[in-house]
Amino acid sequence: MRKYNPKLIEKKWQKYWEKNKTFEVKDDATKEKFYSLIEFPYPSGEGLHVGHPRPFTAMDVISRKKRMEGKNVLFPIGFDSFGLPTENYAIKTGKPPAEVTKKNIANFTRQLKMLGYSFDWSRAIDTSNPKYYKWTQWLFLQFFKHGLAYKKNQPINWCPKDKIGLANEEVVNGCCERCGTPVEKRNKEQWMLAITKYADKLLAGLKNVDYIERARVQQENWIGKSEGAEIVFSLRMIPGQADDKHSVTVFTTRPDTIFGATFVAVSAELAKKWLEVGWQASEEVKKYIDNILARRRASREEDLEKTGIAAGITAINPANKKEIPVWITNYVLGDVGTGAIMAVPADDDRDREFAEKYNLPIIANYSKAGFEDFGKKVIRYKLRDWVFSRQRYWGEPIPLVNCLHCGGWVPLPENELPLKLPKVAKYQPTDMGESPLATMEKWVNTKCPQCGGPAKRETDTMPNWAGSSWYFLRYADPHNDKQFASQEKLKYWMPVDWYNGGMEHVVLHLLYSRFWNIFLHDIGLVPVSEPYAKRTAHGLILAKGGEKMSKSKGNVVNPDEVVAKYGADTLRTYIMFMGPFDQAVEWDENGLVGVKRFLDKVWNLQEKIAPKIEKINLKLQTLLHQTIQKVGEDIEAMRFNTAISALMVLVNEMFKQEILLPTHYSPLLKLLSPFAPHLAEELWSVLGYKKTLVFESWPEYNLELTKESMVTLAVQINGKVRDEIIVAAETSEEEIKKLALASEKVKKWLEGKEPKKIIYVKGKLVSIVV
RNA sequence: GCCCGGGUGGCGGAAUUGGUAGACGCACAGGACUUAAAAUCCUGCGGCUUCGGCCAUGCGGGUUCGAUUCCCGCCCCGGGCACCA
Repeated sequence: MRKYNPKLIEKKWQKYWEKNKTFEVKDDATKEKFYSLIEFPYPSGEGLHVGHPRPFTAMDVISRKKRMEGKNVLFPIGFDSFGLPTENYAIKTGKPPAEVTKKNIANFTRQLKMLGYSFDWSRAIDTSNPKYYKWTQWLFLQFFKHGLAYKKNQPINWCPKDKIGLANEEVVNGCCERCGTPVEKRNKEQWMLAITKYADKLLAGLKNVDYIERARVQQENWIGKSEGAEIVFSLRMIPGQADDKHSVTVFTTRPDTIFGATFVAVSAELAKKWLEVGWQASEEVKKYIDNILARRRASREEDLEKTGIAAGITAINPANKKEIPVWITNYVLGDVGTGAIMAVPADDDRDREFAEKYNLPIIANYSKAGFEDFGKKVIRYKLRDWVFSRQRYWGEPIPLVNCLHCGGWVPLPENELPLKLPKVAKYQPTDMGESPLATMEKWVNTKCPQCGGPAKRETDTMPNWAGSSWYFLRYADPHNDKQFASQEKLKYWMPVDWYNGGMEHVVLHLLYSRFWNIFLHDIGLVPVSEPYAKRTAHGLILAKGGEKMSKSKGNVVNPDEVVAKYGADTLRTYIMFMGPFDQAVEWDENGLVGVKRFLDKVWNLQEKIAPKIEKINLKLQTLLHQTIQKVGEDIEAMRFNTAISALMVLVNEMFKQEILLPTHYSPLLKLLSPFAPHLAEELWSVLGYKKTLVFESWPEYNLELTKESMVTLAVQINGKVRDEIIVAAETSEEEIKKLALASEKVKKWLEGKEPKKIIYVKGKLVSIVV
């Protein structure tokens, strides 16, 4: 027997799979499909680190099991290759992003193949490839044609370091999510996608899918639906004098507190609008308003100290007709609700804090008022429309031209797609904050596809979210150059049956891609409304010490080194064994040793195989059936760590045997194959099989055979374990109670006292109460 | 502040319709094999103990024959949201 040599056998089986196209999947309508999906990686220059294989291996394990269960499994891979790091690298070095990306993808591909994943490489996609982004552009035009893409001049978050407009989602605590620089506000014409029109569908759709609880809750919070009433308060510009001309609308979720409203609080933004339409406020008030607005423009971090100023006007509470003051405050925000509230200090902590500071009355007075009694019922969402343009080079060009003659934006016809990214000399955005495309006059100045007259191209590009918003559709039909994907193929493959990814993507990527899919479903281009039937999420792999792995901290572990030292199967199995899949774990190289020893044992077991044996080992048979049951159930529940520990228990038991039946060894290899596929294939061939193990049937267990013939029962007295008895499984309750009472230890503890009660829990214990 | 997770040996972690706490693995200790070492194999491994037991799953109570598990009140760690009216 040779020694277990991962280097040799892993290369061998990877070649075999590639040559035999083992994992290339056909659209076979006679077979039940299973679509398992990972979040496709961004091909960074650093290559894979050991965090990547966690979700990949998990879904590979599931995909391999499904194949053995006879499913037609689509397990695709691709690269989300538009993105800032490559562009920043281009700015620094002048190297074209397309070239750098090509190199990085080659490196990622090598590493992923080295790990033995059962991806269908024939379907690999790359979002920055014009053949792919042709359809990203085409899909964007569908939004445009349906009025869901529009341009809007609005203050945007601006990162002065990256020189890029950021979506609200990319701003963390007032700073750029990528580089940490404090974000400024700037006015820019931006392409927007009207995701708010889909707020209700995005919310309702969550009821029909099986998402990990945390993901569902985070999506719901982000959409942020709240039911409330809009109530009109008429204003008196001169207190005490009714004029019936002016009013303010407030939003409240608690109209029943209206009798306790003692002032109206207005945001600086709304007050500014009043000034613009002729409100004559005092200089002091104007100064206050400008001051608040300036602070908000500078930073998203708001003052936590509440301030305000009496506006010098009053409002009439429609419930009790009382005249109450209007205050302009910093704690009411212009972009929330109507930008004005009725303040009820008796009920609301913030209103109370403000009222106490400025000595405003606090009145507790609740009514049975409903939403419609003093106003009209409205439903509000926190969700905002999606800023869909970036003033950058490395993204999909937006396929629109501006034509004065035609009166605005004209989409490119399909035969002019893809609109390719032109080569530019410099990748740096202009000082005006425009994409470098804006400097390409020849490219910018074009003909209007509608009227043939002179027109200018849009120079913004799409955000990095664009390509990943529909990639799961492309996998169904990746080489189609007539459509983004054919209806027939989408019908067969969609929805994704199981999508696993990081918690960091459960809000934005998931929401955006669901939005695209629901929209495409609405216009008849996609057969299902919800793209993902099931969504799970993995925990991060942290560096030793609990920190995130990052290049700057120099604590990144490269899988190349681990594979060179231990082999891919050990790395895969160890990553699955480390800890609970949905929790963060620290990388610890020591743990690899134990898994390598385990795989060595499996390898060495082949020495014990004896085809002819007289007596069946019943104990081992029972353990085998228990293991088959546990491993199967654990994989389905992503409890990979306990699945592997069950396999270790089985292998340890087999190791104690003098001889081993092939009928026991081969199911072990099948159970192990999703985790350590190369080793399993090799040993499978040692057993004399000529074909791959990949499509062999997943072992089944017999429930009767999982039951042990003898069981050990604990005997408790007043809840404390005092003895154990071993009985045949079929022993009657009465007999067991007798046996328990007959125990010497029990007699000693009873000291002659009569038991009050005897509780028997089948297969577990006997509890005697005295 | 609100919403999710989580807290168990030296370490990673098992155990859930309440039923023998510490599976499996690492590290460590002793032994076998070896001239020796590595590798491998065997044994031990929560703490205390007068060797009868006692104490232990973040802390304090409660329910129960029995609580890591359920209830009440707290503390700490991780993540998300946040003057959202």
